[in-house]
Amino acid sequence: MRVRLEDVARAAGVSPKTVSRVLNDEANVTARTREKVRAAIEAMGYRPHPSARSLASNRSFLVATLYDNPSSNYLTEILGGVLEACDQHRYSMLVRPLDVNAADFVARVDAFISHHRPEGLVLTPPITDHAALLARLHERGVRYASVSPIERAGRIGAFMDEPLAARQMVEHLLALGHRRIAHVVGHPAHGASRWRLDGYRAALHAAGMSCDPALVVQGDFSFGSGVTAARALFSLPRDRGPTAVFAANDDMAAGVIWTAGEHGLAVPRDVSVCGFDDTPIAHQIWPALTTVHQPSHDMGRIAALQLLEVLRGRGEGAMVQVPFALRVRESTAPAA
Amino acid sequence: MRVRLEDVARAAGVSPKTVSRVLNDEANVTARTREKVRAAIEAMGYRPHPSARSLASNRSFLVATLYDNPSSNYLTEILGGVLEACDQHRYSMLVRPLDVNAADFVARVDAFISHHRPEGLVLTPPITDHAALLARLHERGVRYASVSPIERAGRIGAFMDEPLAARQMVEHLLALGHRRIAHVVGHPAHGASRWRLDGYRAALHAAGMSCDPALVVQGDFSFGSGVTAARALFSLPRDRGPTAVFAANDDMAAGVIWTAGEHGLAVPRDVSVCGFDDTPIAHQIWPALTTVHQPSHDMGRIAALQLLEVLRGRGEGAMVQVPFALRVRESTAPAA
DNA sequence: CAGCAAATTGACAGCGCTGTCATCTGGCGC
DNA sequence: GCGCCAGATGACAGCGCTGTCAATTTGCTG
Repeated sequence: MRVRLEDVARAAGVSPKTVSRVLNDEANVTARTREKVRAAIEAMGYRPHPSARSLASNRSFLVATLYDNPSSNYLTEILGGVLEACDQHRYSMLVRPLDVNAADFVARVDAFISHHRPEGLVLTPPITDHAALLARLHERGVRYASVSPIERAGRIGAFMDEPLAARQMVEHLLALGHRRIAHVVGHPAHGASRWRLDGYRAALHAAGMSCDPALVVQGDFSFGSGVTAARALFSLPRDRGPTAVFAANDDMAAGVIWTAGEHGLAVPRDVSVCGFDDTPIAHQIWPALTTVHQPSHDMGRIAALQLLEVLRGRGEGAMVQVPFALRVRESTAPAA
Repeated sequence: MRVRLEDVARAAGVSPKTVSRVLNDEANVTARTREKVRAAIEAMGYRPHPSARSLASNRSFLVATLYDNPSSNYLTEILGGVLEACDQHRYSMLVRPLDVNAADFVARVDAFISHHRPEGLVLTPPITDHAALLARLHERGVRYASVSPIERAGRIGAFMDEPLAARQMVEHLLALGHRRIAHVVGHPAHGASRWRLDGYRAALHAAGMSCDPALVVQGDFSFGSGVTAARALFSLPRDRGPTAVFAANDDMAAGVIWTAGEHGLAVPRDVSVCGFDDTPIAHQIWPALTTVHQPSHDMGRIAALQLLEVLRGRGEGAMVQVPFALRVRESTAPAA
């Protein structure tokens, strides 16, 4: 049988409850006692039993990350960040893929929570803005943090100034002399789509330019939608078509580059293309993609830390802004 | 307070222990009693408390998936499969990213196990073949299943006939009339690298051809290593260089295609390129990549099911072979 | 140095379930 | 019709920890 808290207590010459206090960083333990207990724990290689802790304290020490996101790179980054935060506070992390469009979406999350009883959730787009789910979570009193939610008021988590990033991306194209700049919009359900479109418009507007509706094409963040959008753009009459395309994410940008080849256009000589997110595909295509680097790992980590702050009763949590960075690579060049 | 087992027992007019038996599918309960209890559970929406179960039965109902794999697509697929299997048997899944090259690799896994106490592990390449870790797991009596391990003897999990898949891929190139076929080898630590090289050699050998050492270049599964390898290949004298390149995975194949552009070679007109794995990048590049589809989700699921069979005392588990499929797309064409 | 409040420590019960073992029940042979 | 056995059910303790509250010690103040 492995070493229990009681064994440590005996070895340290204190009561089990005192060992428990040391373990949980509770107040009202003298430094001397604390040290004595720490030494005993160390010497005996003691590890608290998570289930016993959980049962006695009525806490699960579990955080669950909910997602319905086709981008596994983004996801892996976020999960890694959340995991890092959980490890730091000795919480475990559960993951839960979901179909946000399923009729029983809320019921499924409900069942998941009832079964696993996580203390809190980390929500990722587009789950961050599912009104019915949020209502249900409030109803059940389940705490959560959000990564890049559309509505930030009264929420905790992490976000980036996406409109500004998109605007700077477009300003980069403007500085290269491009005047007919197209935008491939992302999936309507994601707040990011709106922000990036707003940033695109803001940049054009600030440059005193109007926004040609023919150059704004709807996509859905997938490679295929980038292809479809680009086919429409590259079929425009030469003098009305784009000299640069700003796609709302890297996958669509890759689709645009793919389609440029299909239409005999060289990137960046004939057309500049840029994306958003800096996923691995950005430097796995040719030419390497100019894009916006989004610190996904950090966003996951920071969102989880806000949640943990609340769960551990250490504070209120906050909606933390994280910095972005433009990554200028080979897919953008001066306008011909 | 939520409904407990005791409440269900009272409602069903049986003892708590009997409800427990029904819950755990134990023998020696009459069909009538079982039904009565099931009805009560259903009516009251009862959910067993995982921690209490775990504490009393000295089982954690936890499976952990260990990985150190740069490919997030592969990983996401595997994790999804393992999760599906765990859900099916009401187990929870933990994930653990690791650095297999870290000096304290085994110690870290050790600590992880001590802390979380999973009942079993699902190992993914290259962790599947870390001798020191496997030794430690046997020593501690920790059960595990493996996805695509190098050494299959006495192991449980899932695998694919990789040499055969690689061979068929090369036979596809031979059928297109290619004679100077290069191979970019994968990371030396992964068994897949060896199998794919073996399949490559077997195909050439079966066609009565010798294997030109200058056409076999070492890579490490990364996009960049594909670029480096391709630069070496495309710098060979025209009559000794390859007309087709078989890269051991899709990322390297993408790197090869990237480099072809750099060298003014059109794919597939001047050179055919194919990969392995059928990751999303395969149809996110231009031209779309001919590759081998690997059912990663199923492999994760099946490996986990073998493990669960053992953990639940329902059997011995097995090393299950899963089928592959050639996906012929646009990156391969008849030799000029 | 007595007297008191605050800080520290400990005793004890119980979290919700399952393992063990005792008890009960029904069906069968003679 | 009785005894017996296997199968079905239940009583009870306890898994390893923490919450509550009581007991004890410490540190001050006048």
